Amino acid sequence: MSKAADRAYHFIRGEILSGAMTPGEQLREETLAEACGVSRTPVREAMRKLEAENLIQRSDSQRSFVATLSVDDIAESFALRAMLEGHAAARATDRIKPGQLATLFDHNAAIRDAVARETPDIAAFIEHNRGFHTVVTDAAGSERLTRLLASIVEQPVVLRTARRYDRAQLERSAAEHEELVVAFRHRDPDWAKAVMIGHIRRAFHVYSDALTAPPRDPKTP
Amino acid sequence: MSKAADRAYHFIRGEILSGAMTPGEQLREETLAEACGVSRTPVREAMRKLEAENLIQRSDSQRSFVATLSVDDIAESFALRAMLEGHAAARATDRIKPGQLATLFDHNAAIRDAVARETPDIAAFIEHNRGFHTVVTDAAGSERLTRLLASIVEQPVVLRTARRYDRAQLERSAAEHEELVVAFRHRDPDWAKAVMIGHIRRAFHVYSDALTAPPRDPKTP
DNA sequence: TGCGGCTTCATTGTATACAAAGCTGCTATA
DNA sequence: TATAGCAGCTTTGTATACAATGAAGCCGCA
Repeated sequence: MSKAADRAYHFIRGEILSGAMTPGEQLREETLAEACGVSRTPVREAMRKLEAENLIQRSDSQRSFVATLSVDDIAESFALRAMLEGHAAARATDRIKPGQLATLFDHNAAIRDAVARETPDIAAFIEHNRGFHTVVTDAAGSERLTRLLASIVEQPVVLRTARRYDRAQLERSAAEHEELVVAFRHRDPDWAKAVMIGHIRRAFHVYSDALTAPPRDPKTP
Repeated sequence: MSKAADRAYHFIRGEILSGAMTPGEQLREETLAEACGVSRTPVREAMRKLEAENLIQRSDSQRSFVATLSVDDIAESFALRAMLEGHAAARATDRIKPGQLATLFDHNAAIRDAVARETPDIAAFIEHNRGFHTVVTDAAGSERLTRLLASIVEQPVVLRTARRYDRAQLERSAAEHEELVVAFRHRDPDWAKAVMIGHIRRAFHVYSDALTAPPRDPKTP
């Protein structure tokens, strides 16, 4: 995407992911255009792209809103993600290059660091977790798969999920990443796939359990 | 999509699917705008959508071309399709409504008709095949899944595949559809999934075999 | 007071003009 | 003759003005 459209895209996406715009809130082209200093044309383009990525939904009368995800939506999105990332892991197994394996290792070292701190650094965890998964997806070497995954992985959900993790779960997550690397080293696609699917399904259940039992509150015993 | 953009979308898509525009051919916004009597703005929107659907590819300098699919691309797209449509069939199993089951039945009756003719009516076969699969996907009741599948199922490939089918294969295809309906009636998601995956993987191999052994030629003994 | 229809306003869709970025082919030079 | 660099042309990107469409509030009537 070119300069203005790209800028609009990142601006809007940022607003949504950071929570500055809340789910259900209406997005007006004019307002957004002013907010990021471009005209409506590139804003429209950015919005169409975000719509394709399910971050924006449109009403039947063509108005745009920050997407609100139902529980069922989220369950479905985790299911698809597990399937596709599992497939990606299997494909990556005999395509991944030594350099990429090294990068995976580095990301996970950073994750271990973030988790080991007195109060875990969730932001760093999320960043390197994302980096790790991106490398795996790229290593699968399918442009189509990469795009599909981009349109499924709801970063707001990933974020909220990570925030629910306690230290043990964060460590468990890092351990699963390590197991995936070992599976790659052994060139075992079935193993890689199984690890990845388990990894994502566990994340789903942490997320979904949290919906029934809201976040830990210091005041609650 | 609104009127002009929608028109542009269907026009361009039609040109590509019908073969009027050949793979690798460049698409110019101005030319297309004139060809379907709208301005460049809606044409650009349509092109972005078609790009998301992999019917159009863009060069690094932002020029657009009718997509050329490598063998690997196609193999990957069949793999993804089998996975996702298999999932859709499983989900559809306990969501499909009686009316939809009836529609499936009707489509398949039409397919049987098309196949039974002296020279099978491939156009009708394709139309009702598409209808059948669409009903299954819809019955799965996931907007996200529907969109994902739309961006994967390459109609040009489906078309070419169907043209490779001989009568036995066309009948086999109809039989598989019938088996899927039976699986639905028995509310057996695993069965439905297995049938769907087999159905698509078989199509893949017909397509891929045809690449090594070109179409049957009357002149060849 | 409740409701149907109208008016007005807010918002999105489309066309067009201009700007920017690439490609092409020429010319000048070694 | 080969090639670097420039000039002009093609194509895409962005801004802006205007058109169309849908939403919200208002008024009059029952």
